[in-house]
Amino acid sequence: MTVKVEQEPALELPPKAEAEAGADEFSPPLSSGEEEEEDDEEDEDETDSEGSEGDDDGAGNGGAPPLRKGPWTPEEDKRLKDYVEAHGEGNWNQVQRNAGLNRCGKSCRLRWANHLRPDLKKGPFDAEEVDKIIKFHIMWGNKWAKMASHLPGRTDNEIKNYWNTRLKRHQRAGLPIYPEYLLSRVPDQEMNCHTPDDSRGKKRSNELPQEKVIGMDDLVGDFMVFQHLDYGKDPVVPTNPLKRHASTGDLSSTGDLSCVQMTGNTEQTFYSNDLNHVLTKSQSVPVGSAIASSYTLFDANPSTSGTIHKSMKTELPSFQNYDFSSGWLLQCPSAPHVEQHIDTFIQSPESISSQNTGLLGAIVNKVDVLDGPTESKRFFEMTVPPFGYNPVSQSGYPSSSVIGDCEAEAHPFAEIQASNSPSGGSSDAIFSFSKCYPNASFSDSGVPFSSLEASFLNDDSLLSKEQSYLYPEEPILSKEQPYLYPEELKHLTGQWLDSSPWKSVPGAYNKPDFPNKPDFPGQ
DNA sequence: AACATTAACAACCGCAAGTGG
DNA sequence: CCCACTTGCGGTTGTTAATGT
Repeated sequence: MTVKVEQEPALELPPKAEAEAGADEFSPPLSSGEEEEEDDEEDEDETDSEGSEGDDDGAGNGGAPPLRKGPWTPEEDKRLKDYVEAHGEGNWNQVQRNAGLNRCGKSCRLRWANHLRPDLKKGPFDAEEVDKIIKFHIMWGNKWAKMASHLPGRTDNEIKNYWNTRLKRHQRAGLPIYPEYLLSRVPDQEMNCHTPDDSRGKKRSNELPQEKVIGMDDLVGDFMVFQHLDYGKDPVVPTNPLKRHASTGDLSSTGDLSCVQMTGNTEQTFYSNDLNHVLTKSQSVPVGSAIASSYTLFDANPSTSGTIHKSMKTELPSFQNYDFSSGWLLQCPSAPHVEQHIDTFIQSPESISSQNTGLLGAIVNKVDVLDGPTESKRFFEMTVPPFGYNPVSQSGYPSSSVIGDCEAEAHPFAEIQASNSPSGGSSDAIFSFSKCYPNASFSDSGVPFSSLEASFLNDDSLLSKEQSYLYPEEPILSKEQPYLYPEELKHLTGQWLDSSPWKSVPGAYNKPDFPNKPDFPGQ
Protein backbone atom coordinates (compact mmCIF):
# COMPACT_ATOMS: atom_id res chain seq x y z
CA MET A 1 0.00 0.00 0.00
CA THR A 2 2.49 2.61 -0.08
CA VAL A 3 0.75 5.61 0.86
CA LYS A 4 2.35 8.47 -0.72
CA VAL A 5 2.45 11.64 1.08
CA GLU A 6 4.95 14.10 0.44
CA GLN A 7 6.01 17.03 2.20
CA GLU A 8 5.06 18.50 5.30
CA PRO A 9 2.56 16.67 7.09
CA ALA A 10 2.76 19.56 9.17
CA LEU A 11 -0.81 19.56 10.04
CA GLU A 12 -1.81 18.95 13.46
CA LEU A 13 -4.06 16.12 14.02
CA PRO A 14 -7.46 16.61 15.23
CA PRO A 15 -7.72 16.51 18.90
CA LYS A 16 -8.19 12.88 19.13
CA ALA A 17 -5.86 11.67 16.60
CA GLU A 18 -3.16 13.80 17.65
CA ALA A 19 -2.13 12.18 20.75
CA GLU A 20 -1.76 8.90 19.30
CA ALA A 21 -0.55 9.79 16.00
CA GLY A 22 1.70 12.29 17.35
CA ALA A 23 3.74 9.64 18.75
CA ASP A 24 4.65 7.82 15.74
CA GLU A 25 3.42 9.77 12.92
CA PHE A 26 4.11 12.97 11.48
CA SER A 27 2.49 16.02 12.39
CA PRO A 28 3.90 18.13 14.88
CA PRO A 29 1.01 20.20 15.73
CA LEU A 30 0.89 23.24 13.79
CA SER A 31 1.11 25.66 16.40
CA SER A 32 -1.97 27.51 16.40
CA GLY A 33 -2.69 25.74 19.41
CA GLU A 34 -5.90 24.60 18.25
CA GLU A 35 -7.50 24.75 21.44
CA GLU A 36 -9.53 21.86 21.83
CA GLU A 37 -7.16 19.24 21.24
CA GLU A 38 -6.58 18.49 24.69
CA ASP A 39 -9.57 16.95 25.83
CA ASP A 40 -8.86 13.48 25.25
CA GLU A 41 -5.61 12.16 24.83
CA GLU A 42 -5.96 8.59 24.63
CA ASP A 43 -8.43 7.96 22.07
CA GLU A 44 -7.60 5.51 19.75
CA ASP A 45 -6.85 6.78 16.67
CA GLU A 46 -9.45 7.42 14.53
CA THR A 47 -6.84 8.40 12.33
CA ASP A 48 -5.55 5.08 12.56
CA SER A 49 -4.74 5.99 9.25
CA GLU A 50 -2.33 3.47 8.71
CA GLY A 51 -1.88 4.09 5.23
CA SER A 52 -4.84 2.09 4.92
CA GLU A 53 -6.32 4.36 2.59
CA GLY A 54 -5.11 2.17 0.04
CA ASP A 55 -8.19 2.54 -1.81
CA ASP A 56 -8.46 4.51 -4.77
CA ASP A 57 -6.56 7.44 -4.12
CA GLY A 58 -4.06 5.00 -4.39
CA ALA A 59 -1.00 6.95 -4.45
CA GLY A 60 1.33 5.32 -2.19
CA ASN A 61 3.48 7.64 -0.31
CA GLY A 62 6.43 5.54 0.06
CA GLY A 63 7.63 5.99 3.48
CA ALA A 64 5.85 9.18 4.07
CA PRO A 65 3.51 9.37 6.92
CA PRO A 66 0.25 7.73 6.29
CA LEU A 67 -2.53 9.84 5.05
CA ARG A 68 -4.70 11.26 7.68
CA LYS A 69 -8.25 10.25 8.14
CA GLY A 70 -11.00 11.49 10.29
CA PRO A 71 -12.28 14.93 10.99
CA TRP A 72 -10.68 17.87 9.36
CA THR A 73 -9.07 20.52 11.44
CA PRO A 74 -9.55 24.19 10.82
CA GLU A 75 -5.99 24.38 9.68
CA GLU A 76 -6.50 21.70 7.12
CA ASP A 77 -9.60 23.43 5.95
CA LYS A 78 -7.75 26.62 5.55
CA ARG A 79 -5.02 25.04 3.56
CA LEU A 80 -7.39 23.32 1.31
CA LYS A 81 -9.49 26.36 0.82
CA ASP A 82 -6.56 28.54 0.07
CA TYR A 83 -5.24 26.09 -2.37
CA VAL A 84 -8.43 25.59 -4.23
CA GLU A 85 -9.14 29.25 -4.38
CA ALA A 86 -5.74 29.80 -5.82
CA HIS A 87 -5.63 26.91 -8.22
CA GLY A 88 -9.15 25.94 -8.78
CA GLU A 89 -10.90 22.70 -8.28
CA GLY A 90 -9.84 19.48 -9.77
CA ASN A 91 -6.71 17.50 -9.77
CA TRP A 92 -7.28 16.59 -6.21
CA ASN A 93 -4.29 14.46 -5.82
CA GLN A 94 -2.25 17.47 -6.73
CA VAL A 95 -4.03 19.32 -4.04
CA GLN A 96 -2.96 16.73 -1.65
CA ARG A 97 0.60 17.00 -2.78
CA ASN A 98 0.84 20.69 -3.14
CA ALA A 99 -1.29 22.07 -0.43
CA GLY A 100 0.60 20.54 2.34
CA LEU A 101 -2.27 18.40 3.23
CA ASN A 102 -1.72 14.95 4.41
CA ARG A 103 -5.01 13.89 3.04
CA CYS A 104 -5.83 11.85 0.05
CA GLY A 105 -7.17 13.62 -2.96
CA LYS A 106 -10.51 12.06 -2.58
CA SER A 107 -10.81 13.30 0.91
CA CYS A 108 -9.83 16.76 -0.23
CA ARG A 109 -12.43 16.77 -2.91
CA LEU A 110 -15.07 15.64 -0.53
CA ARG A 111 -14.16 18.18 2.06
CA TRP A 112 -14.24 20.94 -0.48
CA ALA A 113 -17.46 19.84 -2.04
CA ASN A 114 -19.30 19.26 1.15
CA HIS A 115 -17.97 21.90 3.43
CA LEU A 116 -15.69 24.47 1.98
CA ARG A 117 -17.29 25.44 -1.25
CA PRO A 118 -18.37 29.02 -1.01
CA ASP A 119 -21.76 28.43 -2.47
CA LEU A 120 -22.87 25.99 0.12
CA LYS A 121 -26.05 26.64 1.91
CA LYS A 122 -25.78 25.64 5.48
CA GLY A 123 -28.47 24.96 7.95
CA PRO A 124 -31.45 22.72 8.01
CA PHE A 125 -33.51 22.07 4.96
CA ASP A 126 -36.48 24.29 4.71
CA ALA A 127 -39.90 23.01 3.91
CA GLU A 128 -39.56 23.68 0.26
CA GLU A 129 -36.34 21.79 0.04
CA VAL A 130 -37.83 18.93 1.92
CA ASP A 131 -40.68 18.74 -0.51
CA LYS A 132 -38.33 18.77 -3.39
CA ILE A 133 -36.21 16.07 -1.93
CA ILE A 134 -39.18 13.86 -1.43
CA LYS A 135 -40.37 14.55 -4.88
CA PHE A 136 -36.99 13.92 -6.38
CA HIS A 137 -36.77 10.70 -4.53
CA ILE A 138 -40.08 9.64 -5.86
CA MET A 139 -38.86 10.39 -9.31
CA TRP A 140 -35.30 9.28 -9.20
CA GLY A 141 -34.68 7.15 -6.23
CA ASN A 142 -31.33 7.49 -4.55
CA LYS A 143 -29.83 9.80 -7.06
CA TRP A 144 -28.35 12.09 -4.51
CA ALA A 145 -26.06 13.89 -6.84
CA LYS A 146 -28.84 14.57 -9.22
CA MET A 147 -30.98 15.89 -6.45
CA ALA A 148 -28.17 18.06 -5.26
CA SER A 149 -27.87 19.57 -8.68
CA HIS A 150 -31.43 20.73 -8.31
CA LEU A 151 -30.99 22.06 -4.85
CA PRO A 152 -28.60 24.95 -4.97
CA GLY A 153 -26.16 25.00 -2.16
CA ARG A 154 -26.94 21.54 -1.02
CA THR A 155 -24.70 18.55 -1.34
CA ASP A 156 -25.51 15.04 -2.22
CA ASN A 157 -24.17 13.91 1.09
CA GLU A 158 -26.36 16.31 2.93
CA ILE A 159 -29.42 15.19 1.06
CA LYS A 160 -28.57 11.60 1.51
CA ASN A 161 -28.11 12.02 5.22
CA TYR A 162 -31.33 13.86 5.51
CA TRP A 163 -33.17 11.24 3.57
CA ASN A 164 -31.80 8.34 5.48
CA THR A 165 -32.61 9.98 8.73
CA ARG A 166 -36.06 10.78 7.58
CA LEU A 167 -36.49 7.30 6.30
CA LYS A 168 -35.62 5.80 9.59
CA ARG A 169 -37.85 8.16 11.41
CA HIS A 170 -40.78 7.38 9.25
CA GLN A 171 -40.20 3.70 9.35
CA ARG A 172 -40.09 3.80 13.04
CA ALA A 173 -43.30 5.68 13.21
CA GLY A 174 -44.97 3.64 10.55
CA LEU A 175 -45.44 6.58 8.33
CA PRO A 176 -45.51 6.55 4.61
CA ILE A 177 -42.26 7.54 3.13
CA TYR A 178 -43.84 9.47 0.39
CA PRO A 179 -46.60 11.82 1.33
CA GLU A 180 -49.53 11.36 -0.88
CA TYR A 181 -49.76 14.95 -1.73
CA LEU A 182 -46.47 14.61 -3.47
CA LEU A 183 -46.93 11.20 -4.87
CA SER A 184 -49.96 12.24 -6.73
CA ARG A 185 -48.07 15.01 -8.35
CA VAL A 186 -45.07 13.39 -9.73
CA PRO A 187 -45.45 13.00 -13.42
CA ASP A 188 -44.49 9.78 -14.95
CA GLN A 189 -42.14 11.41 -17.32
CA GLU A 190 -40.18 12.52 -14.40
CA MET A 191 -39.88 9.15 -12.96
CA ASN A 192 -36.46 7.82 -13.18
CA CYS A 193 -35.88 9.77 -16.22
CA HIS A 194 -32.23 9.92 -16.27
CA THR A 195 -30.82 12.91 -17.79
CA PRO A 196 -27.72 12.63 -19.83
CA ASP A 197 -25.71 13.74 -16.92
CA ASP A 198 -26.59 10.78 -14.91
CA SER A 199 -26.45 8.46 -17.75
CA ARG A 200 -23.42 6.82 -16.55
CA GLY A 201 -25.56 3.92 -15.86
CA LYS A 202 -23.06 2.29 -13.74
CA LYS A 203 -24.07 -0.55 -11.69
CA ARG A 204 -22.91 -0.64 -8.22
CA SER A 205 -22.05 -3.55 -6.20
CA ASN A 206 -24.94 -3.00 -4.01
CA GLU A 207 -27.27 -2.66 -6.83
CA LEU A 208 -29.17 -5.57 -8.00
CA PRO A 209 -29.39 -6.89 -11.44
CA GLN A 210 -31.29 -4.74 -13.69
CA GLU A 211 -33.93 -7.14 -14.49
CA LYS A 212 -35.95 -7.80 -11.49
CA VAL A 213 -34.85 -9.01 -8.23
CA ILE A 214 -38.10 -10.46 -7.32
CA GLY A 215 -40.47 -11.24 -10.03
CA MET A 216 -44.14 -11.27 -9.71
CA ASP A 217 -44.00 -14.94 -10.01
CA ASP A 218 -41.99 -14.92 -6.94
CA LEU A 219 -44.54 -12.89 -5.25
CA VAL A 220 -47.57 -14.70 -6.32
CA GLY A 221 -47.89 -18.16 -5.17
CA ASP A 222 -47.68 -18.34 -1.52
CA PHE A 223 -50.66 -17.98 0.48
CA MET A 224 -51.41 -14.73 1.95
CA VAL A 225 -50.33 -13.30 5.02
CA PHE A 226 -50.02 -9.89 6.36
CA GLN A 227 -48.49 -10.98 9.49
CA HIS A 228 -45.66 -8.80 8.68
CA LEU A 229 -47.51 -5.69 9.32
CA ASP A 230 -45.46 -4.62 12.14
CA TYR A 231 -44.15 -1.19 11.94
CA GLY A 232 -41.88 -1.76 14.75
CA LYS A 233 -39.80 -4.15 12.83
CA ASP A 234 -38.04 -2.12 10.30
CA PRO A 235 -40.44 -2.19 7.51
CA VAL A 236 -38.84 -2.13 4.20
CA VAL A 237 -39.03 1.02 2.31
CA PRO A 238 -38.56 1.42 -1.36
CA THR A 239 -36.23 3.95 -2.64
CA ASN A 240 -38.28 4.34 -5.63
CA PRO A 241 -41.50 2.54 -5.42
CA LEU A 242 -42.78 3.77 -8.60
CA LYS A 243 -40.33 2.72 -11.10
CA ARG A 244 -41.90 0.30 -13.40
CA HIS A 245 -38.87 -1.50 -14.50
CA ALA A 246 -35.95 -2.43 -12.56
CA SER A 247 -32.85 -0.58 -13.20
CA THR A 248 -30.88 0.00 -10.19
CA GLY A 249 -31.47 -0.98 -6.72
CA ASP A 250 -30.01 0.04 -3.55
CA LEU A 251 -29.80 -2.26 -0.75
CA SER A 252 -29.74 0.37 1.77
CA SER A 253 -33.14 1.68 1.41
CA THR A 254 -35.99 -0.44 2.11
CA GLY A 255 -39.63 -0.07 2.29
CA ASP A 256 -42.98 -1.52 2.44
CA LEU A 257 -45.33 -1.50 -0.35
CA SER A 258 -48.57 -2.98 -0.94
CA CYS A 259 -49.63 -3.95 -4.31
CA VAL A 260 -52.68 -5.11 -5.91
CA GLN A 261 -53.25 -6.59 -9.22
CA MET A 262 -56.66 -6.63 -10.63
CA THR A 263 -57.52 -7.32 -14.11
CA GLY A 264 -60.37 -8.01 -16.30
CA ASN A 265 -63.22 -8.54 -14.05
CA THR A 266 -66.45 -6.84 -14.49
CA GLU A 267 -67.03 -5.97 -10.99
CA GLN A 268 -63.54 -5.27 -10.31
CA THR A 269 -62.80 -2.78 -7.77
CA PHE A 270 -59.48 -1.20 -7.50
CA TYR A 271 -57.77 0.26 -4.64
CA SER A 272 -54.74 2.26 -4.46
CA ASN A 273 -52.73 3.98 -1.94
CA ASP A 274 -53.72 4.15 1.60
CA LEU A 275 -56.79 2.31 0.76
CA ASN A 276 -57.81 5.65 -0.37
CA HIS A 277 -58.91 4.88 -3.80
CA VAL A 278 -61.24 2.39 -5.10
CA LEU A 279 -61.57 2.31 -8.76
CA THR A 280 -64.29 0.67 -10.59
CA LYS A 281 -64.00 1.12 -14.22
CA SER A 282 -62.96 -0.39 -17.38
CA GLN A 283 -60.07 1.68 -18.01
CA SER A 284 -56.56 2.16 -17.31
CA VAL A 285 -56.24 4.61 -14.60
CA PRO A 286 -53.26 6.09 -13.11
CA VAL A 287 -53.15 5.22 -9.59
CA GLY A 288 -51.75 7.62 -7.23
CA SER A 289 -49.22 6.91 -4.74
CA ALA A 290 -47.15 4.18 -3.62
CA ILE A 291 -46.49 4.88 -0.12
CA ALA A 292 -44.25 2.79 1.84
CA SER A 293 -46.02 0.81 4.36
CA SER A 294 -46.09 -2.81 3.84
CA TYR A 295 -45.44 -5.08 1.03
CA THR A 296 -48.54 -6.84 0.36
CA LEU A 297 -49.48 -8.38 -2.84
CA PHE A 298 -52.95 -9.12 -3.75
CA ASP A 299 -53.84 -10.87 -6.80
CA ALA A 300 -57.32 -10.28 -7.82
CA ASN A 301 -56.85 -11.68 -11.19
CA PRO A 302 -59.94 -13.59 -12.16
CA SER A 303 -58.00 -16.69 -12.38
CA THR A 304 -57.08 -16.40 -8.85
CA SER A 305 -59.95 -14.38 -7.94
CA GLY A 306 -60.01 -12.95 -4.60
CA THR A 307 -57.21 -14.85 -3.22
CA ILE A 308 -54.42 -13.16 -1.68
CA HIS A 309 -51.52 -14.98 -2.96
CA LYS A 310 -48.83 -13.48 -1.17
CA SER A 311 -47.86 -10.73 0.94
CA MET A 312 -44.39 -10.06 1.64
CA LYS A 313 -42.17 -8.08 3.69
CA THR A 314 -38.85 -8.26 2.24
CA GLU A 315 -35.83 -6.23 2.56
CA LEU A 316 -36.01 -4.83 -0.84
CA PRO A 317 -32.98 -3.33 -2.20
CA SER A 318 -35.16 -0.92 -3.84
CA PHE A 319 -38.52 -0.61 -5.13
CA GLN A 320 -36.85 -0.01 -8.34
CA ASN A 321 -36.39 -3.66 -8.66
CA TYR A 322 -39.97 -4.36 -9.04
CA ASP A 323 -41.90 -4.35 -12.12
CA PHE A 324 -45.29 -3.09 -11.40
CA SER A 325 -46.24 -2.70 -14.92
CA SER A 326 -49.27 -4.17 -16.42
CA GLY A 327 -51.96 -4.22 -13.99
CA TRP A 328 -50.17 -4.08 -10.77
CA LEU A 329 -51.43 -1.51 -8.57
CA LEU A 330 -49.82 -0.11 -5.58
CA GLN A 331 -51.68 -0.08 -2.43
CA CYS A 332 -50.33 1.45 0.61
CA PRO A 333 -51.95 1.75 3.89
CA SER A 334 -50.64 4.72 5.60
CA ALA A 335 -51.69 4.30 9.09
CA PRO A 336 -50.77 1.52 11.37
CA HIS A 337 -54.22 1.10 12.68
CA VAL A 338 -55.50 0.47 9.25
CA GLU A 339 -52.97 -2.14 8.64
CA GLN A 340 -53.71 -3.81 11.85
CA HIS A 341 -57.25 -4.10 10.82
CA ILE A 342 -56.25 -5.43 7.53
CA ASP A 343 -53.97 -7.81 9.17
CA THR A 344 -56.66 -9.06 11.36
CA PHE A 345 -59.03 -9.35 8.55
CA ILE A 346 -56.75 -11.00 6.17
CA GLN A 347 -55.95 -13.70 8.54
CA SER A 348 -59.51 -14.46 9.04
CA PRO A 349 -61.18 -17.11 6.94
CA GLU A 350 -63.48 -14.72 5.28
CA SER A 351 -60.72 -12.92 3.67
CA ILE A 352 -59.52 -15.94 1.92
CA SER A 353 -62.66 -16.48 0.11
CA SER A 354 -63.43 -12.97 -0.67
CA GLN A 355 -64.92 -12.33 -3.97
CA ASN A 356 -62.74 -11.28 -6.68
CA THR A 357 -64.76 -8.22 -7.13
CA GLY A 358 -63.76 -6.87 -3.92
CA LEU A 359 -61.01 -8.47 -2.21
CA LEU A 360 -59.64 -5.23 -1.19
CA GLY A 361 -63.02 -3.82 -0.97
CA ALA A 362 -63.80 -6.42 1.55
CA ILE A 363 -60.68 -5.65 3.30
CA VAL A 364 -61.22 -2.03 3.31
CA ASN A 365 -64.76 -2.34 4.30
CA LYS A 366 -63.72 -4.59 7.01
CA VAL A 367 -61.33 -2.02 8.14
CA ASP A 368 -64.13 0.34 8.13
CA VAL A 369 -66.18 -1.89 10.24
CA LEU A 370 -63.43 -2.54 12.59
CA ASP A 371 -62.85 1.06 12.97
CA GLY A 372 -66.28 1.37 14.26
CA PRO A 373 -69.01 3.83 13.81
CA THR A 374 -66.86 6.80 14.28
CA GLU A 375 -65.24 6.13 11.02
CA SER A 376 -68.20 4.90 9.23
CA LYS A 377 -67.77 7.35 6.48
CA ARG A 378 -64.58 5.99 5.36
CA PHE A 379 -65.36 6.18 1.74
CA PHE A 380 -66.80 8.50 -0.67
CA GLU A 381 -66.80 8.52 -4.33
CA MET A 382 -65.78 11.06 -6.76
CA THR A 383 -65.18 11.39 -10.35
CA VAL A 384 -61.62 11.37 -11.21
CA PRO A 385 -60.71 14.53 -12.89
CA PRO A 386 -58.72 14.40 -16.03
CA PHE A 387 -55.07 14.94 -15.97
CA GLY A 388 -55.25 18.57 -16.55
CA TYR A 389 -57.08 18.98 -13.40
CA ASN A 390 -55.78 21.69 -11.32
CA PRO A 391 -56.51 21.35 -7.70
CA VAL A 392 -56.33 24.98 -7.12
CA SER A 393 -58.52 26.10 -9.88
CA GLN A 394 -60.30 23.03 -10.83
CA SER A 395 -62.82 24.57 -12.97
CA GLY A 396 -64.36 22.87 -15.86
CA TYR A 397 -62.64 19.67 -16.26
CA PRO A 398 -64.25 17.15 -18.43
CA SER A 399 -64.98 14.10 -16.53
CA SER A 400 -63.99 11.85 -19.22
CA SER A 401 -61.46 9.41 -20.09
CA VAL A 402 -58.77 9.53 -17.73
CA ILE A 403 -57.83 6.46 -19.28
CA GLY A 404 -56.87 4.73 -22.14
CA ASP A 405 -53.79 5.74 -23.66
CA CYS A 406 -50.84 7.69 -23.15
CA GLU A 407 -52.43 9.84 -20.67
CA ALA A 408 -52.51 7.08 -18.29
CA GLU A 409 -48.95 6.43 -19.07
CA ALA A 410 -48.19 9.90 -18.19
CA HIS A 411 -48.93 9.22 -14.67
CA PRO A 412 -46.10 8.54 -12.42
CA PHE A 413 -47.32 5.38 -11.03
CA ALA A 414 -48.82 2.21 -11.96
CA GLU A 415 -51.80 2.10 -14.09
CA ILE A 416 -54.35 -0.52 -13.80
CA GLN A 417 -56.54 -1.97 -16.34
CA ALA A 418 -59.93 -3.35 -16.11
CA SER A 419 -62.29 -4.49 -18.71
CA ASN A 420 -65.62 -3.36 -17.64
CA SER A 421 -67.40 -0.56 -16.16
CA PRO A 422 -69.42 -1.56 -13.24
CA SER A 423 -71.36 1.53 -13.20
CA GLY A 424 -72.80 1.58 -16.59
CA GLY A 425 -70.06 2.15 -19.00
CA SER A 426 -69.24 5.64 -18.16
CA SER A 427 -65.72 6.39 -18.80
CA ASP A 428 -65.39 8.13 -15.58
CA ALA A 429 -63.30 6.49 -13.09
CA ILE A 430 -64.79 6.26 -9.78
CA PHE A 431 -62.72 6.35 -6.77
CA SER A 432 -63.54 5.91 -3.26
CA PHE A 433 -61.38 7.37 -0.72
CA SER A 434 -60.80 6.04 2.61
CA LYS A 435 -60.53 8.24 5.48
CA CYS A 436 -57.22 7.31 6.67
CA TYR A 437 -56.64 10.82 7.64
CA PRO A 438 -59.10 11.97 10.14
CA ASN A 439 -59.28 15.64 10.07
CA ALA A 440 -57.62 17.02 7.11
CA SER A 441 -60.21 18.46 5.01
CA PHE A 442 -59.56 18.96 1.42
CA SER A 443 -62.29 20.58 -0.34
CA ASP A 444 -61.53 21.52 -3.83
CA SER A 445 -61.86 25.07 -2.96
CA GLY A 446 -60.44 26.85 -0.11
CA VAL A 447 -57.63 24.50 0.41
CA PRO A 448 -54.98 26.53 1.98
CA PHE A 449 -52.25 25.54 -0.33
CA SER A 450 -48.97 26.58 0.90
CA SER A 451 -46.83 28.75 -1.19
CA LEU A 452 -44.58 25.84 -1.47
CA GLU A 453 -47.21 23.66 -2.88
CA ALA A 454 -48.25 26.37 -5.19
CA SER A 455 -44.74 26.69 -6.38
CA PHE A 456 -44.66 23.03 -6.99
CA LEU A 457 -47.77 23.19 -8.94
CA ASN A 458 -46.43 25.98 -10.99
CA ASP A 459 -43.06 24.59 -11.48
CA ASP A 460 -43.16 23.21 -14.94
CA SER A 461 -39.73 21.92 -14.69
CA LEU A 462 -40.76 19.67 -11.93
CA LEU A 463 -44.31 18.93 -12.56
CA SER A 464 -46.30 17.87 -15.43
CA LYS A 465 -49.56 19.56 -15.89
CA GLU A 466 -51.00 16.31 -16.89
CA GLN A 467 -51.85 14.79 -13.68
CA SER A 468 -54.69 14.42 -11.44
CA TYR A 469 -54.86 15.50 -7.93
CA LEU A 470 -56.82 13.56 -5.54
CA TYR A 471 -57.44 14.50 -2.04
CA PRO A 472 -59.02 12.74 0.77
CA GLU A 473 -62.30 14.19 1.59
CA GLU A 474 -62.02 13.76 5.21
CA PRO A 475 -59.65 15.33 7.47
CA ILE A 476 -57.04 13.57 9.00
CA LEU A 477 -55.06 13.90 11.89
CA SER A 478 -56.30 14.01 15.32
CA LYS A 479 -54.31 14.11 18.40
CA GLU A 480 -55.33 10.61 18.95
CA GLN A 481 -53.84 9.63 15.68
CA PRO A 482 -50.54 11.23 15.37
CA TYR A 483 -49.51 9.48 12.29
CA LEU A 484 -48.18 12.25 10.25
CA TYR A 485 -45.24 14.46 10.55
CA PRO A 486 -45.27 18.14 10.16
CA GLU A 487 -44.20 18.29 6.60
CA GLU A 488 -46.96 15.99 5.59
CA LEU A 489 -49.54 17.26 7.90
CA LYS A 490 -48.89 20.73 6.80
CA HIS A 491 -49.98 19.87 3.37
CA LEU A 492 -52.97 18.06 4.50
CA THR A 493 -54.22 20.57 6.91
CA GLY A 494 -52.66 23.67 5.64
CA GLN A 495 -51.23 24.29 9.01
CA TRP A 496 -48.18 23.65 10.90
CA LEU A 497 -49.05 21.76 13.95
CA ASP A 498 -46.64 21.70 16.72
CA SER A 499 -45.53 19.15 19.10
CA SER A 500 -48.62 17.62 20.51
CA PRO A 501 -49.65 15.47 17.62
CA TRP A 502 -46.36 13.73 17.40
CA LYS A 503 -45.31 13.74 20.91
CA SER A 504 -46.55 10.26 21.22
CA VAL A 505 -44.52 9.02 18.37
CA PRO A 506 -41.38 7.84 20.03
CA GLY A 507 -38.51 9.90 18.99
CA ALA A 508 -40.44 11.07 16.09
CA TYR A 509 -40.12 14.70 16.25
CA ASN A 510 -37.95 16.11 18.82
CA LYS A 511 -37.31 19.40 17.30
CA PRO A 512 -39.76 21.86 18.63
CA ASP A 513 -39.29 24.11 15.73
CA PHE A 514 -39.82 22.80 12.36
CA PRO A 515 -37.57 24.80 10.15
CA ASN A 516 -38.97 27.75 8.40
CA LYS A 517 -42.40 27.29 9.54
CA PRO A 518 -44.47 29.38 7.22
CA ASP A 519 -47.62 31.17 7.96
CA PHE A 520 -50.79 29.87 6.62
CA PRO A 521 -53.89 31.71 5.92
CA GLY A 522 -56.36 31.39 8.62
CA GLN A 523 -53.86 30.57 11.16
C1' DA B 1 -27.91 11.96 37.33
C1' DA B 2 -27.10 8.04 34.60
C1' DC B 3 -28.03 5.48 30.87
C1' DA B 4 -30.26 4.47 26.38
C1' DT B 5 -31.95 5.88 22.15
C1' DT B 6 -32.23 8.74 18.23
C1' DA B 7 -31.07 12.33 14.92
C1' DA B 8 -27.82 14.74 12.52
C1' DC B 9 -23.68 15.04 10.63
C1' DA B 10 -19.07 13.87 8.82
C1' DA B 11 -16.13 10.99 6.65
C1' DC B 12 -14.66 6.75 4.62
C1' DC B 13 -15.04 2.93 1.36
C1' DG B 14 -15.75 0.51 -2.89
C1' DC B 15 -17.07 0.73 -7.41
C1' DA B 16 -17.26 2.35 -11.98
C1' DA B 17 -16.93 5.81 -15.65
C1' DG B 18 -13.88 8.96 -17.81
C1' DT B 19 -9.40 10.19 -19.52
C1' DG B 20 -4.91 10.13 -21.30
C1' DG B 21 -0.58 7.87 -22.34
C1' DC C 1 -6.63 -2.06 -26.59
C1' DC C 2 -4.63 -1.84 -22.20
C1' DC C 3 -3.51 0.29 -18.08
C1' DA C 4 -2.99 3.64 -14.54
C1' DC C 5 -4.94 7.40 -12.69
C1' DT C 6 -8.68 10.72 -11.64
C1' DT C 7 -13.17 11.79 -10.56
C1' DG C 8 -17.74 11.14 -9.04
C1' DC C 9 -21.39 8.57 -6.94
C1' DG C 10 -23.80 6.06 -3.59
C1' DG C 11 -23.57 3.03 0.48
C1' DT C 12 -21.91 2.49 4.99
C1' DT C 13 -19.95 3.52 9.31
C1' DG C 14 -18.59 6.30 13.11
C1' DT C 15 -19.13 10.34 16.15
C1' DT C 16 -21.54 13.63 18.71
C1' DA C 17 -25.36 16.13 20.55
C1' DA C 18 -30.01 16.04 21.80
C1' DT C 19 -33.66 13.81 23.83
C1' DG C 20 -36.10 10.38 26.37
C1' DT C 21 -36.53 7.06 30.23
